[in-house]
Amino acid sequence: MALFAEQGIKATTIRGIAEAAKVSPGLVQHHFGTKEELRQACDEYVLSYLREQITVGVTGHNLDKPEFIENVHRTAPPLMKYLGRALVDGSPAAAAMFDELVSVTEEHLAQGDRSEADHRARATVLTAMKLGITVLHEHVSRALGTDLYAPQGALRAGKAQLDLIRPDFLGRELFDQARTGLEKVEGQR
Amino acid sequence: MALFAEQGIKATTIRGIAEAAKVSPGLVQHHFGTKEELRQACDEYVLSYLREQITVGVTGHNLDKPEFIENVHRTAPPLMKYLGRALVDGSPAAAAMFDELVSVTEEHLAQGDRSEADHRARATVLTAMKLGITVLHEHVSRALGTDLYAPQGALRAGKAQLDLIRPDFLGRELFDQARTGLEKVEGQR
DNA sequence: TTGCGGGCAATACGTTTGTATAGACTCCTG
DNA sequence: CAGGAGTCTATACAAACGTATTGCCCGCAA
Repeated sequence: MALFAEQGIKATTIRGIAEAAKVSPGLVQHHFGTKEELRQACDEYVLSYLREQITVGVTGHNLDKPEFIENVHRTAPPLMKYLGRALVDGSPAAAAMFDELVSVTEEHLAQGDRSEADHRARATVLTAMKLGITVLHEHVSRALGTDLYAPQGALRAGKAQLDLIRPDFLGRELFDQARTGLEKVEGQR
Repeated sequence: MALFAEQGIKATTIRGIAEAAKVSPGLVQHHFGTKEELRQACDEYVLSYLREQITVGVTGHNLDKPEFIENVHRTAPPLMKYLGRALVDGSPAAAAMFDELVSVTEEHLAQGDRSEADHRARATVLTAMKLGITVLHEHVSRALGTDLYAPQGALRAGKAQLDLIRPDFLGRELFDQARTGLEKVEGQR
């Protein structure tokens, strides 16, 4: 997953994966069959995990719980990097996840604003912007001077996002929840 | 450029480029030397062009001129797609352009808001969000149901961005300029 | 003890890749 | 008209790649 995320799928070799895992190239093949099947296995693992975290966080109203945030910050980064690469490298599974996120966001927007605004476009752009930060995490980290996925970097980037985006579109509750969650994390340091 | 943008650098072959250009692989090598030098040539071409357009558009206050917008919409898309890929594929030149955009944005933000807000983080996130839409243009187009770089798609995405981002951060003048520019284009159809 | 299935490595094979080399053709110049 | 520089193709080659094949080793059930 790490190699796929950092180098892209085409640039990552079975031999490189085997070396990183300290096994023989044959073993990788023995367990996953082909390179394509290995990629699908990674897709499935990453996307099912992220789906679960999203469900727990958003649907379960845990966005302001420090232990949830801590847990996410510890486990999600490699998976987010993988998702970012998968979106650019043309993974069908990642594309499906993008579409899901857009749909969820669209419903959320339509719920909070019953006007005839272009909720589809807003949801799409909002999703792309949010994921764009993930896809460009390397550049964001460099410009920030801190790893985006280190506590400091995530905090600064998170607050900046809340500053930049009109609160209405996150929904007041979600917005306040995210804000107080960030502040709690900040208070711990 | 198109092949690099669509497939990434590693997945694009000299032979594929030659075929698309209807020449022999040897000729590509004759003109550009190695694949790496060809990539650098693409980088240089794309970035110098985009730099020029940014200068003309922002510094020259042409953002609301329909002929400027039309011209950009006709020429920029392939270059934007290339830039998006280059950012993900680790091009040093693209990384430098990202940093420039962050710096320009940061100065812009600091000029309009003299408080002690984290302008660096805001500029970084704003830049990443804007470029993120470019990087994820394929998914944005699919979710929109229209090519992001077709007139309709660009219009919807542009308006959605203006809706989503707090106007203060674009600067009132820039914001109004962009909005009236979009409306003029809309009125033409 | 025997047999056997799964985890694992070593080797081999055909393909693709970047690149080097050599030659053909065109066009301009002296 | 001779010739040389530049454009372009064809061929060749070594390296890297994905993958197939083979066999070793260990644990476990009969």
